[in-house]
Amino acid sequence: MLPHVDSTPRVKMEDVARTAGVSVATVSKVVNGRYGVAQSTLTRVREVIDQLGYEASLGARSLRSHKTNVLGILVAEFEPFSTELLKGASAAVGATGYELLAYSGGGGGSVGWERRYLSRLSGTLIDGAIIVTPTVVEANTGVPVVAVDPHTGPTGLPTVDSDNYAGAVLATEHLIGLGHRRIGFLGGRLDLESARLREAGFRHAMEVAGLPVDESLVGVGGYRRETADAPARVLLDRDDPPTAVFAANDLSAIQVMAVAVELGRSVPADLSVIGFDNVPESALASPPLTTINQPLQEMGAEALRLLVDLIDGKDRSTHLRLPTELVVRASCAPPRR
Amino acid sequence: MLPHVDSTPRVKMEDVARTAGVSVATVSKVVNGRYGVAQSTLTRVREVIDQLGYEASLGARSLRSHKTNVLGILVAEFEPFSTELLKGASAAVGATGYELLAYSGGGGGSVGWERRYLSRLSGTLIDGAIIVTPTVVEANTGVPVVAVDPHTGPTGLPTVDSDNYAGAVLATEHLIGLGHRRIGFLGGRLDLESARLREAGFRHAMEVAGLPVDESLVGVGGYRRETADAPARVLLDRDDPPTAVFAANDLSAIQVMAVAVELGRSVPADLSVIGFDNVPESALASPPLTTINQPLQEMGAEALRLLVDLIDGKDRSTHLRLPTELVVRASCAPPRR
DNA sequence: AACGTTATTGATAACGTTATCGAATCGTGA
DNA sequence: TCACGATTCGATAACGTTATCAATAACGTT
Repeated sequence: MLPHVDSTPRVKMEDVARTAGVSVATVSKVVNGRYGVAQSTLTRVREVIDQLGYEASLGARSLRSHKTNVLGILVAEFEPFSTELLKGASAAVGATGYELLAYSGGGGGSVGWERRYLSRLSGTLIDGAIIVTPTVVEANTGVPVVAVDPHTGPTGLPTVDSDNYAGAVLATEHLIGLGHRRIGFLGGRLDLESARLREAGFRHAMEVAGLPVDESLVGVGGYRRETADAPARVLLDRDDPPTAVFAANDLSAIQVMAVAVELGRSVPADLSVIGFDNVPESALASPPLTTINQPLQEMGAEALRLLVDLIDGKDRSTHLRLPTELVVRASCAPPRR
Repeated sequence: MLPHVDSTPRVKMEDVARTAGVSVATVSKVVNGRYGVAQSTLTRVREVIDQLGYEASLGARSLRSHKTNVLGILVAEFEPFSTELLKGASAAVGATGYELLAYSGGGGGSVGWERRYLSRLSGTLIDGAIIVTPTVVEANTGVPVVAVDPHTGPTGLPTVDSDNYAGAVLATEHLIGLGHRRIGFLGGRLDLESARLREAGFRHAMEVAGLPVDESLVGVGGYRRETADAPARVLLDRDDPPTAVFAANDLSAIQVMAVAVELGRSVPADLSVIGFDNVPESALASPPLTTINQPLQEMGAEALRLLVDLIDGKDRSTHLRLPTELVVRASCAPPRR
């Protein structure tokens, strides 16, 4: 296997030891800064390490020591949502002395991926993990774990999320305030708590405004463009389409706009669309998407800080809920009279 | 260490073996689908694996087998540029059967990080790597490596980049076309090839237009907001400021706009600003930033495909250069008369 | 000079997995 | 009944590192 690679076969601790004329045990002590090495050998070994460019194998090290100084952030897939969290976590990790490893399986995304990934990496490789939008939250893993935007809400694992309910109310009120009365809703992934809360917020705001919810205008978008396409068509391609659609996340909102254009409708003149998340892509859409901001980078940073505190054994609040807010761009307007 | 965690201590292969009444060797065979295990034991072991939720430790496995089915993407830091590449690589990895691991050190970002990270992960843990904006490109690593936007251009390692020179010409011509004659340039990181090319493109376009380059209007922004702040002030806080600034990447362009506003100047009325990269953040800036698009996600996807082909020993073109294009938003206007 | 202390060092056994290879079992044909 | 190949299985040795602990050297004390 790999027959062609130019093989300088990795300099290992043994090489350093031989060159410096000491044992591997001593090299290990130098590398880990442990007590009990003479000043002279210390500098000599250090020189050899620099010269040979030695770096300890993460795999081997962690297999033995079970302390790696590496934190994992586990995602089903690197889409906009999780990469925003990743940026936030990355910014926060700098101060901590840990390193950050982001892991994603081959996009399979089947239920239970988080337990598989966790099992695969914990115990070896990572000292703790952040899991993003997990569907199964189990407590008994070998290492501390923080969940972001999980399935089951604040039970079980320490959790960071945002106020999905209030945000959904905000979005719906914005549409109602513009004069819309016939409003469609394109929901998220059924198994996620956030999707449930956003729908609940939508229904609550409608009820408060005295508007009936037409159940034929409620679809399931699944948070992804591919999965949102069909239900978006169902919603729009009918005799009495809604004048506005609240999509449960930005990606499906963007897809709703694409479908609308394809059906000859113009946004926002013929149809208002509002999203949720405020991922950077939402500003790139045309027209730029009005949406609800979740402070994703902040959430990532907070999750990382929480994780580090847990590892250090610090006692602290184990559930964080960050506020959402309305971001007005150009995809919503009053309905045609 | 980690005294408080609820320890269900990781189910290992030995546990599966004991429960199923076989040896660890047999379990290993089942896990890896190797020939030589009876149908009955096969199903029995599989059941136990499911039941116990066993997943092989990545660290241990790769230590021994040197084939992990995991690809690494190594970045100094998860900032917008590298996360866009990450999205592209992630989208492309789905089809390949590999998994993707993104790794970043603690933001230290010193020169030579790429060799350190690579040494740490290769040989164990990953079968190949994409390194993003490396400063040192060395060929002799244990595993195939693809560089994206590297220091030294197309020498040494297989490389994916975009046409930085042509893009810079485009940007400069856009400003000139609007009527600007006094144009400032805020360069990138001196050690990166892309920065050199962008400056060269700028100078070329100026020369073609017959415009002299005022060297006091050329600064070094370093590609980051923090490092761009001071030189941006030098550029703008003077008696004869430029009417337009071409910043060598979006982040420093955004910082230029921030500084301008702080100095009481309005963009684009008093100052036009153009960036480079078209990271999603550029559309979120106010005003939305006119910039040069690099197809970052495509570049990530291409880099990943190239890497996989290299691992599989396929012969193919080892250098890819993708086109850049102008994206007009709202940060540029004709100069005040 | 004999001793105890303290500083250095290196063998050696793990860690959880896979690769190799010999042993045990089972059929089958002569 | 015996021999022999095919099938199935499990001991055992790696992989590169760290933790433990015994061995040695160096030194000061009485």
